[in-house]
Amino acid sequence: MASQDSSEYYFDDDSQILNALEGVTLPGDVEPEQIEELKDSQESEELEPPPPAQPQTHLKRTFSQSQEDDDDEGEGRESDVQVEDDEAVYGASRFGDFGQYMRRKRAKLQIQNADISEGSRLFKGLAIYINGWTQPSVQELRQLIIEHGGIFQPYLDNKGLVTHIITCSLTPAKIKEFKHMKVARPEWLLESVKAGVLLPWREFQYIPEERSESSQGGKPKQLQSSLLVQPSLPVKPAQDPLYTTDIKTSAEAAAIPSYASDISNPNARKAMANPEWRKAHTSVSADFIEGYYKNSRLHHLSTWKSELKDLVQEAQERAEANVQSAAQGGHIGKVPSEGGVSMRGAALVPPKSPSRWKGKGKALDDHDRVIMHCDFDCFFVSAGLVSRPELKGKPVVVCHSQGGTGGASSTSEIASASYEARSFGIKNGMSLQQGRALCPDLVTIPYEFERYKQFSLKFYTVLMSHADDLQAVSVDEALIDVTEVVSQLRRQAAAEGSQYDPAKDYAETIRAEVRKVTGCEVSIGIAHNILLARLATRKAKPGGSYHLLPEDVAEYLAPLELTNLHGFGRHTKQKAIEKLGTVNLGELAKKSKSQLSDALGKGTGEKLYNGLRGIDDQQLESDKPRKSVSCEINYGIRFENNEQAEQFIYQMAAEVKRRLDAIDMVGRSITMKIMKRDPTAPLEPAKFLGHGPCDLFSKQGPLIGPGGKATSDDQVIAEFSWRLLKSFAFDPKELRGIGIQITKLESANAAPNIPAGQALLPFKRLEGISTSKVTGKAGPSHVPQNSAQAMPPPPLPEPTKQSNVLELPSFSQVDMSVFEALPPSLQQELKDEYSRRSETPGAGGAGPERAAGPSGINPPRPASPTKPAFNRRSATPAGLFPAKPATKGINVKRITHQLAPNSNASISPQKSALYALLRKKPPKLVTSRVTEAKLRDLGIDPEVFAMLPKQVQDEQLVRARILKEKGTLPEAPTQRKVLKPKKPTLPPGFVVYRAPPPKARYYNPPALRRQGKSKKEKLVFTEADDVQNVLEKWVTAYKHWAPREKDVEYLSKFILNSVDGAKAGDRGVETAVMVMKWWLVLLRRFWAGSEFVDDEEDEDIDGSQVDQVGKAWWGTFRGVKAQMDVVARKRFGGCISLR
DNA sequence: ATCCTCCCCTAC
DNA sequence: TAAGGTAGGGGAGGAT
Ligand SMILES: Nc1ccn([C@H]2C[C@H](O)[C@@H](COP(=O)(O)OP(=O)(O)OP(=O)(O)O)O2)c(=O)n1
Ligand SMILES: [Mg+2]
Repeated sequence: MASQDSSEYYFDDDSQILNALEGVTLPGDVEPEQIEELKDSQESEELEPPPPAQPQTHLKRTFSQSQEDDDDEGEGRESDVQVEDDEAVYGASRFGDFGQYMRRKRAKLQIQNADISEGSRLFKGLAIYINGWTQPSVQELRQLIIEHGGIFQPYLDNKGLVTHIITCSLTPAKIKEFKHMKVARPEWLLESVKAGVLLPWREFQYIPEERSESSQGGKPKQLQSSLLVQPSLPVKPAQDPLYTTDIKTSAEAAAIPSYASDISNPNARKAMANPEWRKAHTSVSADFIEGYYKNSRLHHLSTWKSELKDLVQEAQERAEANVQSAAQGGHIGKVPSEGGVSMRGAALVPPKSPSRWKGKGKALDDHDRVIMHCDFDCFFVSAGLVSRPELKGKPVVVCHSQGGTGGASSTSEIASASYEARSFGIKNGMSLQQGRALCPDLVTIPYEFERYKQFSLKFYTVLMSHADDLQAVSVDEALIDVTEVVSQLRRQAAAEGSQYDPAKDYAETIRAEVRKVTGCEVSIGIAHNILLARLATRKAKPGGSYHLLPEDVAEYLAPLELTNLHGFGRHTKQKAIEKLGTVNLGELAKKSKSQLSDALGKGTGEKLYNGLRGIDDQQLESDKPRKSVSCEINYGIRFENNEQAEQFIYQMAAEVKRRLDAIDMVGRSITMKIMKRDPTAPLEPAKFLGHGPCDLFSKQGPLIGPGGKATSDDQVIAEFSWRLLKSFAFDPKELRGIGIQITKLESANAAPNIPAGQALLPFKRLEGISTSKVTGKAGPSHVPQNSAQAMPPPPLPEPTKQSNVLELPSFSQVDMSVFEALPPSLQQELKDEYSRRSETPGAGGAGPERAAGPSGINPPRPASPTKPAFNRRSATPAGLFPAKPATKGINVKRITHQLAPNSNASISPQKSALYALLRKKPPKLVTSRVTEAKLRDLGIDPEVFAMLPKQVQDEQLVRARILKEKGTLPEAPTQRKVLKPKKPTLPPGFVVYRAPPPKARYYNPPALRRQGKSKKEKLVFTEADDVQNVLEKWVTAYKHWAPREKDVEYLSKFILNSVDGAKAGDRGVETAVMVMKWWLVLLRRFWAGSEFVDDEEDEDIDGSQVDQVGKAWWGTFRGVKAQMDVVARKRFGGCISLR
């Protein structure tokens, strides 16, 4: 877990690393020997309170603390807490005597803090970050700042929150990084205090002596505009926190002498000076993207996560479908034959019972849940050391730069650092040069992506064999629900009088298994909810397991800080410091829920409020539908002309297409993200071929494929992308990063589903779209029409009008900016269409400023804060083509997802694609392009199939295909019963798994009707009615099978959201009750006999399949009801009766 | 009062 | 040489 994001891109290590560096440098040399095993120290230390003096001699402690406290430390200013944190931080990087030094300092500070209380307001409004070693120490300066009403910023994570930086020296990288910030010497503060007034900081401005290199920081400001918006404005650097401390604009930054330019990387400059080199190593290279992605660790991490989620989902679906493909316990059914880093081709075989509740249905924050957070210790390093045992015990890091002791000035990033390396203060994400500075003897080993993939699959396979449910977190991390197994073990342990913790034993069993198959250590945190399990892992690492019990939560959490909670990073921490005065969890726990909400937002505030109390209702997720697909490269982007940029865009578009096709999706919205070099930044930033400080722009527009449909066509994507990029009119030489994101995704198969009533634009033909493109795919050799480098669009339509049959908006309502963003082919189609209808548009009318803008003349800034003239909405596809086929996102998979949007029960019109289908009794298009013949071939009755909800149809197809494919089609699908895993596949010595024991059975027998409130709004009722419709189809469709867990999960969420007062009103409750009643009725209709059957005793053999299925359904029902009651109890104080 | 869009933020 | 990718949660504020 660890991993903090190091800062946004190269800022993170700041305080920590710099401090560590300072410490090393000043105090003396590092003493590697002192690194011990860090393990033991962990437990007790973390919890140690603030008491000042703790001997910090042991590196271990240092280590663990550093790990935990990590970058943040000096949080709030609570004297005690703060001091302690600082110490911890410093101690982290410490070596020998330095620790002593810090210890003393800490004691001293504590005393000082004690009498600080309220000081002057001299520094009020200032948020100061102290960089590196300073003459008055950091602690002393911090003290001074706080005493005088200023805010001490321990980290530079959120530069937007820092007004000034104080330093005595800066590395080249820092100089560059801070170039836009106000950097002053400590004297500024000291003198101001002396003077009793805040003196002008510029008089104490820090002037760098020299420079060298190192990482840089840069980050862009986000400037964004939607297509609709007029581009005329300059980009105002919105607030890009990171880069500009308090400087909001480049201009402002430029005003500062020393910031006028950033630090540059001489090596990069030299390389870039060579045309041949450029051609071969930057974005202009034909195979740049391929080579880049092949070596990008972050790309691999993202890709693997996505693939793992798919594998897990697939495996679970298979389990649910009862198709136990020759699987014995969980294992990788297939491993990609050819090596490769992709997980594709592999398959995880779930061992558990298909009917398993997977724990998902457990009551919220139910203390009965047993969640384990499993995470490899320094994964990349551990994997690499398996074949390099001689390096174990040494400070090792994984990074691209491999030259023995070289890399003194390497900007290569350290992906993972061994625990020995961490004891030197080295962290994941740090540059090798920084690491080398901290530890000259650092050993570097190369990436071995394929090995990581293999280990990960083995790891997941082991987990799958033990988990009731599993959520893939990353290549080396996963969350598993082992509630059922552990419950069994507990019963067994209780019977045997064992005093061991079954959960921990089980975790150790899992650890041993992973160790056996990978040779690597996995640490496991155990708790009754996800939040706590993650926290427990901190203490479990390295190489251990830890069960955080409910009774120990308060004590465990109190000494930790905000960023230790998953989901709360540096920016949130900064807000906490400013608005709450502390980031210490113990202190934050004293704040009211409203205080937290006011400071961090309602949702975040409540999440924190509960989290501070160890409460977390988050359920494991393993089947969420994808919402976006993107491709972005912000490294090595160096163009010389528009042709190269366009060529690149086309290659990226092809990549996007591959990704969309891989998941069989198409989209109807596209967003371009552009990073443009900050005018004041050097051409070549500190980081080799990095993007350096940039201004960030984004522009979104509709993605319209042939026929006006959603698409994945690379030509179309490229055309829209290029158009979008051109609209910015940026000098191609200034581009440093490009991203293409596709949203409003739909299943490619479902695409054809066009609600009957909806009319499509009578585009003449689709191919028109790609027409302009000359080249096939790789490169657009040509620009469509206006190839003018600069920018924009071309023609304005001038139609004529006419009545329209379709739902085309009157031309005058067409947003010209949108129009211009369309590919020429589409523009023509539209024009023709309007022309056909002879509607005369209000010409320029609609777009006030629009008309002029286009010529692309003005390069400066197109994107800027929007323009009033056009509202974004109009820009959207909907605005332009209101009648667009409402192919709503029918993400085929989840029923409930559709039903349970964010908020309440009501379904918004836009999300009602599913409704549209359902309402129209007979769904127009039977599913995706599945022909009737195909259906029959799969043993499905087309007629019946057509009546099913889309999701159900898909499910049926999946099952049918699997059955057919596996041949395991014992009997007709209808005969499948809920299978139990062969026998429980528990580890030896463990008890077999049984069907999920029914939770309490609160409800009474039948008798529908009656309940709290009565429906109030007809509308709501109607909606609920639709939900009921779906429900009936669902139950009916699965009457021979146990319900799919995913569906259950969605339904469950729908119900819970409806009941949750925060999200839904009373009508939500009403809806929930109605749906549950209906479900009850349906279950009784099919399985009245098994409603009260107790599932306690295991039945290895399915006595009667029907019974098994019925039991599964009833168990599911009870599970959802239980969850519903938990929420209801919280909100109303009691359960909800369905009678 | 919602919903929806456009971001920021976080994580690995 | 180095390979700073990506997806989803949630908040602010406008549209409905
Ligand atoms: N900034 C980062 C963070 C992580 N990773 C990669 C390398 C890590 O090995 C892997 C897993 O990340 P973790 O956060 O789990 O870190 P480790 O596994 O290295 O260490 P640990 O989990 O023991 O803290 O992801 C990376 O490339 N860059
Ligand atoms: Mg790890």
